[in-house]
Amino acid sequence: MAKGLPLRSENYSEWYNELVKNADLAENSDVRGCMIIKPYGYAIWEKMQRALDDMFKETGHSNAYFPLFIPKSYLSKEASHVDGFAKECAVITHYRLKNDENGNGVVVDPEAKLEEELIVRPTSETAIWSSYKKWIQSYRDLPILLNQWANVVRWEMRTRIFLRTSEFLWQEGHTAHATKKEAVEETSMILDIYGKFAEEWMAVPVVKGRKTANERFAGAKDTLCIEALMQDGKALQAGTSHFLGQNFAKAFDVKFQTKEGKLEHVWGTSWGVSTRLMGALIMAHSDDQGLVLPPKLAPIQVVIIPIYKNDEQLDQITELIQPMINELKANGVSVKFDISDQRPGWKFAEYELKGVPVRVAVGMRDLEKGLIEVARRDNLSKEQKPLEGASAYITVLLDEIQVAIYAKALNFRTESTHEVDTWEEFQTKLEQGGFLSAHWDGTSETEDKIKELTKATIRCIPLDAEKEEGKCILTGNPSSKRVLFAKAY
RNA sequence: CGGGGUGUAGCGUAGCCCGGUCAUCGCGUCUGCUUUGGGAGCAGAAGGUCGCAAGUUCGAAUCUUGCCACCCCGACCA
Repeated sequence: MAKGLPLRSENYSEWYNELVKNADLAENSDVRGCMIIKPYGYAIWEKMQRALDDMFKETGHSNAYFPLFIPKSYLSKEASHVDGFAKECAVITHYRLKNDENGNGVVVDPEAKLEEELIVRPTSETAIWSSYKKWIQSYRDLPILLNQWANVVRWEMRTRIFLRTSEFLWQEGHTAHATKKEAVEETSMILDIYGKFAEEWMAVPVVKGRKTANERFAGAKDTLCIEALMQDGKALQAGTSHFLGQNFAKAFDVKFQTKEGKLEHVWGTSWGVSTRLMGALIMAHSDDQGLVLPPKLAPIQVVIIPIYKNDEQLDQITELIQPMINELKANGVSVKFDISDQRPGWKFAEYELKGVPVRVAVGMRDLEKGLIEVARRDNLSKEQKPLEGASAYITVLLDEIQVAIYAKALNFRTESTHEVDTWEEFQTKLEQGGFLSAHWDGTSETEDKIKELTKATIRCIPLDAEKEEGKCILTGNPSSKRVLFAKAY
């Protein structure tokens, strides 16, 4: 039993917070709503970054970097964009401090007031489109396929580590195209990348869908998303890909000359995933013993714990086990041989808490018989295996675990997704958590009303939703396909 | 910004109503010995502006006032 970890079933929130802290992933900082990502947590994020970055590069994107500060005037150019973000922007008004004359430490120098305030970026559309205006004149300048790894600040009223913090890390892609078709295709290709990443790397099954007008990105014509289901039955938006139409091109006056010599506005997209994915990863798989990491994202994939009574025995064990370690490393597996001064039991619990997929325990008792103990984190099973050939066995086992974790999460989601056809059933099932697949009359009013009555929102209209005649769950008005409702983070 | 609550060692806490050997206990840390196949045992040690400031009092962690910070609920949240 993990020390100090509350039970997942009793208090999911508290379990999550304690898990994040005890597994050494991150902690709250002294600055309100901000988090400190600790080395172990950051190592996971780096693995995510690398995998995503590779996929972006493979599809022709390049990384670039734009300023943290955005002049206030930029933000006001796109009306709905301002509406969406104005309420949560950090604003810089001064550029200098001075010593207080009354000895009260350091104060803001009123002389150093900025002529135009700067906004700490909540997202970079405005900064990037003002550059696009300078960069784009001809169809030859298109497309521009950029991605930026950065931090952004959104001054949220209420924060939660990894899921909603005042400052967070993310990647934001911003592309510009000559045609609508190309931009639409980009939006959907990126969604596919996100879906693939979530499922193949994070082992988190996601529903690909389209946001309703209510939930659409401020300034977008269309917002596609991936939605994941957490173990407490709440949904989490894990990534979004926006088709911006010509909105930003018009707001920032970005035009190009076509082959035919005509002047047209550029078509745009933007897309992003953030450190919120860390929250999704944690909440999707972990259990009462701690974190469960899919092998592909685990900073340590295999931990080897020697059990010994004295230095002599440790030397003996090290010698016997070293070939296996070398072979694992040669197979590209990250291995930690933990000879730190702790008792074996302590180490077992510690690495379970940290979600290391495979643990190998090696002591003289087994080694004399040529055996080691191999334990898997995902189902907590353990078995004796011959040391001979162990590296090959473990390498394959890691792949099996990756698959098993995904299967488990998918199974949970399948069991937690219900088709409902009456308002009564909707309310009852909602209490149990999970996705509700139901008919909706397509109006914002109905969506608002349902949210007001139940706190459930339309997570998305699934891209693969089949045509089906039905009646809206609330109003009874006709509907042609089901949408996914859930309570969300 | 409304409603409620809390600030005591690195972390978690007792004490506060009823002012006076009350600064308590647990975890963690350090040292030593014994241990080491599921979060070790014993012995010892270090560690505190009791959120800040003013007031009442012979005397304040405790009472009063002001301030600050944080947490929860709501509002807010692409």
